[in-house]
Amino acid sequence: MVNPTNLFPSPDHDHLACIEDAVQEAETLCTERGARLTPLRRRVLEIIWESHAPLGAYDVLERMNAGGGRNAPPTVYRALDFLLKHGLIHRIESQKAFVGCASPGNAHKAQFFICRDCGTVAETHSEEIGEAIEASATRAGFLVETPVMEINGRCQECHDDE
Amino acid sequence: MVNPTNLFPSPDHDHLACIEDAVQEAETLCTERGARLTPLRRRVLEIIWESHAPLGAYDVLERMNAGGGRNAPPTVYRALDFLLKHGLIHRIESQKAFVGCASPGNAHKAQFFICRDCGTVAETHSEEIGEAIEASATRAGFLVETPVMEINGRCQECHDDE
DNA sequence: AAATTTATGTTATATTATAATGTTACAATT
DNA sequence: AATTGTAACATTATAATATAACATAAATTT
Repeated sequence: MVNPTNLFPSPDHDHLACIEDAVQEAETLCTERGARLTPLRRRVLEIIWESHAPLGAYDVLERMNAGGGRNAPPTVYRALDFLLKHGLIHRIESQKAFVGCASPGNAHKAQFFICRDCGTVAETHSEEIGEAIEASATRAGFLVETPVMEINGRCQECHDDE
Repeated sequence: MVNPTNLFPSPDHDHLACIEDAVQEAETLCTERGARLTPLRRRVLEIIWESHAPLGAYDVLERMNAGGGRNAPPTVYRALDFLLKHGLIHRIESQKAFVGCASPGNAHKAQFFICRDCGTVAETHSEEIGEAIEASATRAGFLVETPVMEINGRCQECHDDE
C-alpha cells in the first residue's frame, strides 16, 4: 500500500516516495502480468502521481509536452486507458479527471473522499459501505457491478483551517 | 413520490402518469418557492421524463428542436441548471446525462442504481448507506457534503432475461 | 528474417459544456 | 399605460473533453 496508515496524506509527507512507490508497484504488477509499462505509460503514471488531486487528461498532456514534446490527445488517452485497465489509476467521474490508485493489484470496489478545498482524494475500501450497498441492491433486485462512489466534502486539514 | 413502492419501474407501468406526476409536482414545488417553471423549462423536464434512463444534454436539445426549433446549447443547459438547482432532476456523472428526480422537494442524498442493459435508473435514499459513509468519513476526519453514488449493474428485468 | 501483435504517431472530428453579449418578456410600481 | 428592474432567453463563438480512422514503428513470436 502506498499510504498504509493515513487515509489522507499528511501535509509534510514525503511525496517523492509516493511517486516512487507507485511506479515501483506498477512495475511489479505489470511484470507479473506480462503487461508493458512503456516509458510513455510510466511517464503518465508519474505525472498523475505528482499530486494527490486528480488531473485532467489535457493537464497530463500539457505536462508531457512541457519539455517540447508534441504528443496528441490520443496518446495520453491510450496511456490512461492502459493504466485504468490495470487498476493503476482511477477516473474520478465527477471531475473528469484521473488520480493514482492507492492499492493497485487488489481487486476492489473503492470509495473516494474528495476535498473540495485542496482537491486531495483519499481512497477507502469500506466493507461496511459495500455491504450497505449490497443490501440495498438486493432489495431492489439489482446486481451490483461497478459502483461509482465519490464523496465530496472537506478533509481535516481544510476544515481545521477555519 | 413518483414511484412509491417499486424502486425500478415495472415494464408495463403507466409511463404517461410518471411524466404527468413529475410535471405536476414540479409545478407545485416551483409555485411554493416562487420559481418560474416556464414553458421551456417544463418542456425540458418532460423530455427528461420521457424515459427512466438518463438523457444527454444534446439529446434533450435534439428533441426540443425536433419540430423545427432552433435552440442552441446554452438554452438547454440553462434549463437543466434550473431543474438541477430545484432538485427536479439529477445529473448522472458517470454518464454525463440527466434523469428525473424521483422525490423532488425532499432534501436528500440519493444513491442511483443504473442498469447497464436497459439504462434505467432507480433512486434510493438508504439510511444504511448514508450511515456507513458517515462512519467511514469520520474515521478519515472528513466532512461529507455531496456524495456521488452511482451504482452500475443490472436490474432484475435484465438479469432475469438470460 | 517474416509474420504477428502491440504500441505509438497524426489528422481530423465528435461530444459535452460554457463565456460573452445582446435582446425580450415579465412584474412591480407609479 | 409608461417606467424601471430583474429574470429568462437568444445567439455566436469557443473551450474542454474524448474518440475515430488510419499510418508508422517497435517488440515478440514464429
